[in-house]
Amino acid sequence: MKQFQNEINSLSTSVQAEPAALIMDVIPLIMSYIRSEMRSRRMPGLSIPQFRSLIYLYRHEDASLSQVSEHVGLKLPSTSKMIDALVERKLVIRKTSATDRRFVKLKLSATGEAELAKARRSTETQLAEILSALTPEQQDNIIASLEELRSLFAVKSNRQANTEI
Amino acid sequence: MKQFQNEINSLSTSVQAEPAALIMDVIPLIMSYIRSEMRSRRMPGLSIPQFRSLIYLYRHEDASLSQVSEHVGLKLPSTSKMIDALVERKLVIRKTSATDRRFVKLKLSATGEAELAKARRSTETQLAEILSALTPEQQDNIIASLEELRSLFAVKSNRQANTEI
DNA sequence: TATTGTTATACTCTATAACTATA
DNA sequence: TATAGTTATAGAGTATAACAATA
Repeated sequence: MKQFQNEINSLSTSVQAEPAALIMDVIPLIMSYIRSEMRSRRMPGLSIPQFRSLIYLYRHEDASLSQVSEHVGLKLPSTSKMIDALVERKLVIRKTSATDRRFVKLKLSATGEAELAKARRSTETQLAEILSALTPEQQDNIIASLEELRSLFAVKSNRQANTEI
Repeated sequence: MKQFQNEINSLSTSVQAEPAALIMDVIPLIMSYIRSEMRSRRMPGLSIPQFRSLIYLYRHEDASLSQVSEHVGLKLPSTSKMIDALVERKLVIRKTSATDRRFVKLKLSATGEAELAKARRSTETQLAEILSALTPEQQDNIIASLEELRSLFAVKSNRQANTEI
């Protein structure tokens, strides 16, 4: 029983040396912040997959629905409905491909680009304000760490369909 | 228009120097991994708030429903239903407080503790395997970064109700 | 009256299955 | 036949409002 106790002792949510437990603890916390920011100040009524779709379409004009689906990690029907909402909201333009009429071509509307830019400014301002409590060295550390984590988990998440956010 | 372009140029999801944009990019990615791991190998049918509740109850025996609600960031009715499921699943024991019968006293069952320990081993194994691609220095960097981020966002998320994961 | 928690109800997001249109 | 996408339907998870029980 003593052994068992030791085994689960590092479940502590306040003092952790294990990167794994730390990740399980901190990532949800930050995710929580991102989501609530998104929902309130930023782009009310926009889900995180929708926000990520906009960003993706900013970088990939005329992407297909399947490409967006792949990127945000939703199944095709869910992606279709999600994009529906963006089209209705005039943030995204959906056309049928001329060369292969089975494909959909998606791109940001002018409004979509503007909203996205606004959202980005707002996001960055909020997050930057929070991060300003750190020294430049700490911030550089965080940037390096996140870059490393991204390279690791980008690979992982390609292996299976993911709900992303 | 050139100015506008510059303004949103750092939306790039592949090369970012801004911590804020990086956070928006990487945290959802890792979150995606955590969630899909949770859903598949680990504790099938257990939501992340449920998992976090178990961890919280491991550290805070006889916590009230409100305390759990506060910790996981769900509203009280949602928390009530979520705990319902854990009680039905025999992972959590729910009693009425003897001293103030309005309060609920929640704690892990023996099964709950065992499942949690198992889940933790599984989680740590998977994450540790991923992180093993990094040098010890990089890992230390990540630990330090996450600790810093936690202290920042722990404060933030106390200011408002959060959905956490 | 104030506080703790539950019940009733509705909404959002997601998935699977079945379908349509196009190649 | 195979592929891209949509529609139909259902389930999970959450919120708000109204309520019950206790202090």
